[in-house]
Amino acid sequence: MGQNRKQGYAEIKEIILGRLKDGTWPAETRLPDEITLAGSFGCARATVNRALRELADEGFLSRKRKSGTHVNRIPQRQARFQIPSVRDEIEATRARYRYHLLHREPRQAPAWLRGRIGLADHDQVLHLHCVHYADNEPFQFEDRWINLTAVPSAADESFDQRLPGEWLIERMPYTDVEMTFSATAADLTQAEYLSVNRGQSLFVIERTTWLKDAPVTYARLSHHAGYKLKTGY
Amino acid sequence: MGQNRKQGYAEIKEIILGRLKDGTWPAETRLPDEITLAGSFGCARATVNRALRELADEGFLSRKRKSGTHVNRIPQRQARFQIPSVRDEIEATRARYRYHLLHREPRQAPAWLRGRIGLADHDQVLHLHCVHYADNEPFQFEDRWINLTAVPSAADESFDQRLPGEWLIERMPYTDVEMTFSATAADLTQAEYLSVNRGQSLFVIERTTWLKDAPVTYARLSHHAGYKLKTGY
DNA sequence: GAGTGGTCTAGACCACGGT
DNA sequence: CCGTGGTCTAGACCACTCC
Repeated sequence: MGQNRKQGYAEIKEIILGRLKDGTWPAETRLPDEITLAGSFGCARATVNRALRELADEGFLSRKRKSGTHVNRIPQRQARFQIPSVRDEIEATRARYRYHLLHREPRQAPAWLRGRIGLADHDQVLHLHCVHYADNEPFQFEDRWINLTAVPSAADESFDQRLPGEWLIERMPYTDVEMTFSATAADLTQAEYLSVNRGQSLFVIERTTWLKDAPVTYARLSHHAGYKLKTGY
Repeated sequence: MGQNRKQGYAEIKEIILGRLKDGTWPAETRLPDEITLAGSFGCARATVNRALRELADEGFLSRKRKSGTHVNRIPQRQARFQIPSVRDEIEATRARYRYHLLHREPRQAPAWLRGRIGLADHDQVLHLHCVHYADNEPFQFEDRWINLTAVPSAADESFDQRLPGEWLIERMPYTDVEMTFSATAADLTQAEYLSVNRGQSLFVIERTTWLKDAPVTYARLSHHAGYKLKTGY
């Protein structure tokens, strides 16, 4: 059974994936245990272990002690996206990046926001509107709310130069993030700042972060239709 | 420097993440090398290696031979989604699921599709339109193209009961997938089948799959605005 | 050339979970 | 109980890449 010597974990992953794709090991199959596989691949158990562990992380296999490694009926399809910062995203296209702060107002948190991210009634927030331009074309409209109870120093920052996203990430650790993607029809504010007509289709990313259950910030990032997010698998 | 004994890789990850978040190791910092860290954590180098490797995979660190391990300026933001089948997604809301096939036509692949997924000029494809309903409200409009060269048996399947997505995944489980998310204005077809007005905002998922570089299928899944894809971190 | 991460090994012990 | 994966170790060699 000994095959070619010197298989690395990456090659072993490829070999196993090949057997999944060509039907050698159809769904529900129980794979040989790690020691057996190590023998047939001519490598150490740890090497097989890493290959199988990564394939399981990627959703192709399920592993359980004692019952072994099984081929998933439907490979778990997890789409993985890299979300770059706007600035990087724009500069990556060789376009010139420009940022403009349009609105900055400390205020009581509105009820919808309190409910959405879990603020107390008395919490003060800082509300910002900004636009990110690529070659002077509006690229993203950012509607951001920062919880001043969690980040009091934001009250002293003008944000007329610093991007709120980058400023926050530099000083505020976070423990949890939630993002949602959706489509929406442009409201008056979005239409004005993105130079589109009201009602036009926009792509929206919403991002909320918390630090140990304390909400830090909620941002709503709107893009022209035509903006596409693509998986980086 | 020896700290508590018996640190596992998961604990080490937590400790290091803690130092990133509390500012002990700010952005751009070069971390001690693996051997030094192993000494201070009281564990083997392989254990530190795994912790650092995973933190780099998750976007917090960058590692390069010789130059060492550095703290990323902005942690790579990654969004991870599980993409459920429409049927599961609808049934999970306790709504009644219904499927309807509207159009089924074998034909030459149009040029835009050939270019998009890489088909030869002579390849035949099967073109399908279907709608997925939740409690009799149209939920998703599916515009799908199946490469009959890669999946000849699709020509013999009527798809009036079987969902194309599920049928395909049963037969061709381990494909490579690319997905994109975007917003669009409803065209006439989408508007009609989703019962919205032309021009209304829709959320679109495009999904292309290949099996060993051979294109298998391209699907364009449109949803009402209001549909949201949500992720954890 | 030399420092650093990338990987592999052979062996060990542990933890979970069927039987 | 006991088979299986989960993890750890100590050591080794290799492959980049900066100097």
